[in-house]
Amino acid sequence: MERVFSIGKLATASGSKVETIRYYESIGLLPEPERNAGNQRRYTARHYDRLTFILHARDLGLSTEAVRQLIDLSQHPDMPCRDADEIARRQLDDVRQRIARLKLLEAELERTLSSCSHGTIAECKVIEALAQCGACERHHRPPR
Amino acid sequence: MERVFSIGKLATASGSKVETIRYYESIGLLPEPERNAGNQRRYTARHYDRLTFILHARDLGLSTEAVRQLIDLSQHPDMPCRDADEIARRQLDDVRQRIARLKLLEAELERTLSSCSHGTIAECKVIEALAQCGACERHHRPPR
DNA sequence: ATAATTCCTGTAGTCACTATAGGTTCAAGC
DNA sequence: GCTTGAACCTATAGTGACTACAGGAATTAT
Repeated sequence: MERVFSIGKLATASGSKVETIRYYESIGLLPEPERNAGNQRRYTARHYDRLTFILHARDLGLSTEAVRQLIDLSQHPDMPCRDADEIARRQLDDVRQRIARLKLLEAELERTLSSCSHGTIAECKVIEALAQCGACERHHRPPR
Repeated sequence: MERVFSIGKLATASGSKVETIRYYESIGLLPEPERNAGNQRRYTARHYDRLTFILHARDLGLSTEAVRQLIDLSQHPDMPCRDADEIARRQLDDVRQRIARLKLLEAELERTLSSCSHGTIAECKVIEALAQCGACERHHRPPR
């Protein structure tokens, strides 16, 4: 007598949304659940576990593709875990790069804002700063 | 006689792509340029300036909508610059939140990886960590 | 029994591009 | 002047990861 529950309950229990759950099913991340007599989805604890796995991985910034790989891996329990490790490691590199980049942006925005003269738009440093180059990394040159 | 140049030159000069330039025109961020006899776009320095403005703002993480607002603002030079300032300030808040969030993820991924036993998938801490809660902020409860 | 809520499918919309197809125009070399 | 290849044109579809809607059917609450 396994406890089953509706898609709405699964959504609130997991902190996600009904539409998101159906979406994960549609792209094959969540297995299709049983249906009741009225064609409504009935989920079990296994679905809940799989869903929280997906949600946690997504929260950590993994793509659905990476999640799919991890799920595939986890279904071959006797493989070496190097592959799963590798996925997490790549993700960590990525997160660190995003942090570094955002810190540059933060500094640039701070600089931009601190120089705001609170005059009119014509002398607004925010717009000026964006029109010029500042600490920009984009490799471009004015067309002379 | 104003120097004019093709979409390809504008792309390389600005460090963007031909398709992106046409896209910005299509959503009304870049004004429609003149065309030559053969219907090809001919750009001037003013287009280059506008484009770098857009690209810098996008690099800083502003949405195209925010860029649109800034452009609108810059066309009313006698308005107070408070509005432009406000847009940049909101963006700074946002950047700081993203940094804070990513740092949590970084710590979580580090924790996850440092405990990897390099055994088989069955005992892989990466997958285990994602299946459980850890430092997760998602407010959910298992369905008992 | 009726009303309100939840569920169903299918489709379209979002954001900010990117890619493709099928054609036209331009620029360089001969 | 001609040919060839690169660059350009429009229009449409695809991406990722959902979100929103329309129009119904089922369930739950009163």
